[in-house]
Amino acid sequence: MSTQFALANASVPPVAPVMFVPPSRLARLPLPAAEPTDAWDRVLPAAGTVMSLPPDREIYGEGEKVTSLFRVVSGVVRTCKFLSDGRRQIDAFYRVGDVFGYEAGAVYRMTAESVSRCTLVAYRRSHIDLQAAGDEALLQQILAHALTGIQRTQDHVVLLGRKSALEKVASFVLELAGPRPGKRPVALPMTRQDIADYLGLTLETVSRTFSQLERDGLIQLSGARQVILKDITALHDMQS
Amino acid sequence: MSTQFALANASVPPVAPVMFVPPSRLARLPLPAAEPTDAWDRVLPAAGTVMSLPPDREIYGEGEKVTSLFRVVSGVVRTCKFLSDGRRQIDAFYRVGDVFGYEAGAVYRMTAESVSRCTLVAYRRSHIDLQAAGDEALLQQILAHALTGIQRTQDHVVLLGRKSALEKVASFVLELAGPRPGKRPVALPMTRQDIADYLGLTLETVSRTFSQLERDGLIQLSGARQVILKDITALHDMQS
DNA sequence: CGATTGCTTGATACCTCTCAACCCAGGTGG
DNA sequence: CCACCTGGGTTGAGAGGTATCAAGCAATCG
Repeated sequence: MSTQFALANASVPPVAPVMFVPPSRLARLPLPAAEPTDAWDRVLPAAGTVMSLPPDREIYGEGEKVTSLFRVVSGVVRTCKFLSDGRRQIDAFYRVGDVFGYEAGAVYRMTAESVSRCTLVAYRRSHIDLQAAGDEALLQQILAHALTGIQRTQDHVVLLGRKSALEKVASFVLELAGPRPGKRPVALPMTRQDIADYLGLTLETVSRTFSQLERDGLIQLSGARQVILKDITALHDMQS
Repeated sequence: MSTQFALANASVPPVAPVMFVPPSRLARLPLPAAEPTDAWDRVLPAAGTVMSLPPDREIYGEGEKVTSLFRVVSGVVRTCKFLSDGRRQIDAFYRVGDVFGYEAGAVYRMTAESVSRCTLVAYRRSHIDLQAAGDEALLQQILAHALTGIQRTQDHVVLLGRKSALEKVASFVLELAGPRPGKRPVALPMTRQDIADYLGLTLETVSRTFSQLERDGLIQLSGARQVILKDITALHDMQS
């Protein structure tokens, strides 16, 4: 299972907005998965529809009929929900190798949108279900994926319900940095507003909190879209 | 799939704290499931270990090795996580018929505790896995259960991240009341502190918010542990 | 360049938390 | 039977953290 969080790949091969790729061609597509192989490699069919999207484009909307599930080839995707007055809560960011759009029912329960420019492969849901119907190991892998998603969302619940702004932002940069953060700069592919809507804050509070963490020497911002973790231990402690 | 939320059964049959019940005996146990049959009826073995617990007793702790999953026969259970300084976030309440404790990995990711006095049946995880290994339909039902749990948690994320105290409490009483709320009083089996830790608030704010909803005529409190929904439409609108 | 978008920072408002007092119901024991 | 104690709940006053409103800055893009 990949880590669900990543830097966006800066450049994307010039692919037409939506095109079908036969298996032979797809096999040659570079697939820089976060981990060499994951469960989905055996789950997904060899062929899918490749899509290239500009930033902030809707991939599917909450309430729409489920047609496909998607794998991120490059870039970053967000899934979110909206309240009637427009308030937005981002549930997750998906990065290279991550799969999203697998739903319990017949309709999507989230809206999915591109954060950066990105490339996706879409797999028809009916194909998956058909294949899963005959393959028990495959079913177990999908189940494992679902259960892992629950764990991630449950950590998110604790963050939203019980952490301060400082703790939220510290948790966020550590999540972005991955399991073994180092001195390497960490890219922030999303806007302050995206971060705010993920952490249950306003964009101003996110900005102020980044500034405070920098003043306190825990991080260093190189531009708005890159962070260097200066004191990982302190960040860990701050996370609570 | 049952609704995950319920009143606690007030009275509990006098069962010994922990006892084993052979299949023949269990078959005669009253199992007032929220719905006549659900997916788990076919998943769970006929026999399990019946446990009767006083309020506020730990069922399992975060980080412990997974041994069993549990079905609520009577009473209410909460699952929660703690930050290092003791702050608590309740993830879910489980009521009659609900199943909890099915985990992705080998350790529990939550602490489970009894809210009220309650009766549970424990099923050894190894039995389930063994049975699932041969039964594909069963696997699909567990998967469906997991995916439904995700949806519930995702709604919780929106509540925690983007709703005000009034909206949170309104959502909470509607969730408690179930899909078709009526004039019937709704029991609150948990304390104000439990509600607060579920909604990401303090107990004082929960109390004040109940009072305000009562002043505004949306609800009526009959004692601290019972609510009558006076204006369901207004509550729905308030939910946002 | 001028316009736009994203980001930062400041001043102030407001919602929720904190600390505290008080109330009430239930249980216990004299 | 009543005094007392305890746990849960309510309410008030004040503090504090985050939101809101607003201005200004920097980078990007026609």
